[in-house]
Amino acid sequence: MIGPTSSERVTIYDVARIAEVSVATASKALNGTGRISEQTRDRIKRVAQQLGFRPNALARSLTSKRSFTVGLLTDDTYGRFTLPVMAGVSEGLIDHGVSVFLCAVEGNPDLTRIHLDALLDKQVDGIIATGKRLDKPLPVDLHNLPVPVVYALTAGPADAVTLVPDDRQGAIQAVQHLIARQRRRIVHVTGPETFEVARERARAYVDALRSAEPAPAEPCVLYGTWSERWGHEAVARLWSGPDHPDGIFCGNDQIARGVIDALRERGVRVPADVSIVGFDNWEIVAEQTRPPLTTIDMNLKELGRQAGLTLIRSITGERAPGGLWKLPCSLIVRGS
Amino acid sequence: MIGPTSSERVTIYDVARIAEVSVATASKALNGTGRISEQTRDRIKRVAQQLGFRPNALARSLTSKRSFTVGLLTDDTYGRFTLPVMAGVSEGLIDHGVSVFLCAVEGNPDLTRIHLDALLDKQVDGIIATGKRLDKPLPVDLHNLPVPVVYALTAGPADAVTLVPDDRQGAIQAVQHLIARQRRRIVHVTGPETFEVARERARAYVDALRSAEPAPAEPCVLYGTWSERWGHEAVARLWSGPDHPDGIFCGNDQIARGVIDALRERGVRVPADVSIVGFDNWEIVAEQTRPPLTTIDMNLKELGRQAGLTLIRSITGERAPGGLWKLPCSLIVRGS
DNA sequence: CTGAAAGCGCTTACAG
DNA sequence: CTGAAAGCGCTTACAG
Repeated sequence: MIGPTSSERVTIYDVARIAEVSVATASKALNGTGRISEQTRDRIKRVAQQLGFRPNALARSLTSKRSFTVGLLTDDTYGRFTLPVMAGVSEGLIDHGVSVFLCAVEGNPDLTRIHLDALLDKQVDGIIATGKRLDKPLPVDLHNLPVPVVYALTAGPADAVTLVPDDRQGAIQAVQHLIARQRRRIVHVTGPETFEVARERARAYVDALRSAEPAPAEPCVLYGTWSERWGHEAVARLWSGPDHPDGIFCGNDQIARGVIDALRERGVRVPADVSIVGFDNWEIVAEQTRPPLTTIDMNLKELGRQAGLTLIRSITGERAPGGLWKLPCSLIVRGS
Repeated sequence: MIGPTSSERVTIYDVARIAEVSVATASKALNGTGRISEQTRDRIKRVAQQLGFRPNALARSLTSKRSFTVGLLTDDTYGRFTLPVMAGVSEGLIDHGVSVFLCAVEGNPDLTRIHLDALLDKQVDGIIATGKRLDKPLPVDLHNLPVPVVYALTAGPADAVTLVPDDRQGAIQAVQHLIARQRRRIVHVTGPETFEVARERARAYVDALRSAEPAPAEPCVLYGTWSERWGHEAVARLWSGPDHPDGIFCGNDQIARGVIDALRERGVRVPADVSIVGFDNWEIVAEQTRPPLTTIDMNLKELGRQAGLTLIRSITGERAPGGLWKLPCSLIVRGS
């Protein structure tokens, strides 16, 4: 048996020649299309196998009009939220043979434009736009692109699919957990009121308290920053008066971390005197607090996977309904 | 003036037809190759511009044998180290028109194989392998690939280029900073001895102390885990005896965080009584300690950028010397 | 300076 | 069941 003509990559011509068929037949056999006798099909497959033939995806894309690549545009250079999303996207897509181009655009419009053009030139089948804030869109217009776009954790137009964690459901779970632990004076310490997620979680917190029985103490929301420092400060403020809370729902894990540390410094016991629930399940923080932090997980990896699969569906022509899809959060019970 | 034939993407045929030249001429004009009269060149460019012509990168790649894509294989699913590297790679490469495929392989050999095959099928021009540990290679053999490979933060073969932070230089800088602050009893609290970086930084610490004048107290290295908890524990151990250190160089920022917290709980003042230097400049940790942490930055983004540029050079045929390239770390002085 | 033709590696009607 | 031919969108010798 003779080998391929050159020492270069083996092409379908090599396979066809050695299997003594035409390239058309080889192509069909390898792709399982057309009617081919089982015998020739097997022979062709065997030859391909032996030669280590791997089809050139570029050539294939040129005719098939599908590149099996998608672009992932992200805002979040720090990556705390984006990375799990990316991992999920990649994981969900690789099974379908699609690879993802990563574009970190850092909120720079020119850079975003450059990346977007590069993606389009490379004929991506679709684009996933993701960011760290739902209320801040990416600095580029993704409307009227020749390919479908799915949004995750960032603002998209009304007619597109936008995947976000269900902040409301997550917050309600957190509050209900505190109530189930017999907490009656539950306050909410969170980030800046300018963040839509902060307001959304706060609203859910208020509603959850209002609908609880027997009625707990009046809701109390403290807006601040997403930092440990603010957690400390909030505790100082809350403990300056006579009435202390017995449950604190924090807007993120860093705030919760600050709250827990400040409480310990005051000799307040967690969870004996005060129960704490965070938000994010950022393991590096949540597992290191003393006690470890009970918190809400946004299931971002799953969100990424769903974003990928949704995009695939759009690409293959299924018209998705569009709109905001809220994916459930989970309560992770630890020691606080 | 007539528009393109169909409503589909405009091709070079549309440009040629409307500019009334052949596609060969159009191609040359647009790419600045061959001899073309300035006049026709301008006309062609104008037409291309007007039609919004963007060359199909796939078709171009098919002839040019360069896809202007590279693959980034990473081990580090958590992304604390990988993300800055990725951002750097992407940033350094987009200027050269190359896009990067992200493959999160999570130490799974089968998954890695699948990703690698997908990359090769898509004709990537090169591959960057990156991970979280220099002493743990990726679970796949990247030898004898048809494309060049550059390693960053992960173990590569001797003849390949491997980019790593200069741990030794970073550690020495940390120790010298403590010495310059008049610290004489400097200990090193770090991660597991099984980590090569832990041993490397420890060796550098010892050497830096030994070569200092006047001679400081004997070196003392405490191996443990990369956690806050261990920082606490180490302080408990160090303060159980009579002789307390006045400087602590920590193997990472989390340990430093634990050390600082434990010190505060004991009423030991930082930096008045003890100076602390961390390692990583993980801002989310380093900026939240009280006082903010002085630490070593590994310049991972720059490392990523260099990895990208090095790969480009290999792709374009420059034979790089190969071996371990150590990129300098920087001391970030904050309040500790 | 410009263009006709072949080719990159594959797929897909269309014949036979 | 199998193959010759055209085509995907571009580039590149080679003629003229």
